[in-house]
Amino acid sequence: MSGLTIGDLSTRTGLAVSAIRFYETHGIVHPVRNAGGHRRYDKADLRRLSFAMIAQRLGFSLADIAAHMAHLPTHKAPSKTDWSKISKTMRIDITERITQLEKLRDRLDGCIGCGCLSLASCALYNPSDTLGALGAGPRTLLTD
Amino acid sequence: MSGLTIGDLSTRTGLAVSAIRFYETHGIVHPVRNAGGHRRYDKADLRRLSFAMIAQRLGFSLADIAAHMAHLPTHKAPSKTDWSKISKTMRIDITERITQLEKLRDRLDGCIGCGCLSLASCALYNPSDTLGALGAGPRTLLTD
DNA sequence: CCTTGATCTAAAGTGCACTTGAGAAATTAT
DNA sequence: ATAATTTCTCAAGTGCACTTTAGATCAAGG
Repeated sequence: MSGLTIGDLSTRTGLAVSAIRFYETHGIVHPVRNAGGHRRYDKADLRRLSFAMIAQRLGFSLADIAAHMAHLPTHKAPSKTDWSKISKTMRIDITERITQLEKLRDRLDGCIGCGCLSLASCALYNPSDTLGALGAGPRTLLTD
Repeated sequence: MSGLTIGDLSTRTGLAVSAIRFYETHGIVHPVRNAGGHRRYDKADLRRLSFAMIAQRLGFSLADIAAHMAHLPTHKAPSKTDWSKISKTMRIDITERITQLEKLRDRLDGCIGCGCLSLASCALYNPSDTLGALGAGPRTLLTD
């Protein structure tokens, strides 16, 4: 009657019980304890976990997600406004990721596809535009 | 005179020496040994490593990459045709990834953005279209 | 020739995101 | 009341992609 069990969350989110406990250590959920020391969750925690799962699929690390969710109230249900604030800031990151992926794909077509991969003039090695968000990448590749 | 050293590859690709050795254990490069037991690389290995780095940025695991590169000749420089065959098959995967990301982003807008995140009717929990490629995801999220 | 720097191997360590295992206590079902 | 199930904690293990460490050997410049 007073809150959901970790098993309830598990069946309703599809997450393993161990994963939910793990997420707690990262500040994604903040259950309270009942008399026997068992975790009791709020319905809002279903949203928190679902949001975390989706954000992970979008390529965010748990640390990223926890940082974003730190802006939500800890022990009361976040409002629609709370959620939409977060999703708006994340949307920017997502769009950036998509853009980078598209750029890399197009370059793969034009550059690897044609076999020029190692030429200094190759767009893939042009250091002028930062691909830093997706990794370090080749810095200098002299003539082959 | 007979081939590039691992240090040469490191400075020209930006990869750590240890990473290049690690990639060798995964079949990305196949250096030969000189009289003293040191690795000697071919120019074509620059392309192999560069390709691997780019593919990683595109979200491929080393195992994926090694599998794709298994179709290249091991001890002679791959032809343009060899490379373009690989990039064509990878392009399909990349486009799929981008499509999934876009779908998720759009749903984030329409679904998390509006706060409905936990409704059974939410498009994010619609199991009809497989998001399996990007992870397991929530299976059932009953009414909240 | 000799020193300095690069490379060698093998094993252990790192960070992320979890899972597994063990033994005990709480909860639920019969 | 008893059995079955769930949950608890804490430590250790897993897989990926590497890095670090240690001690030894190789190669190159003065």
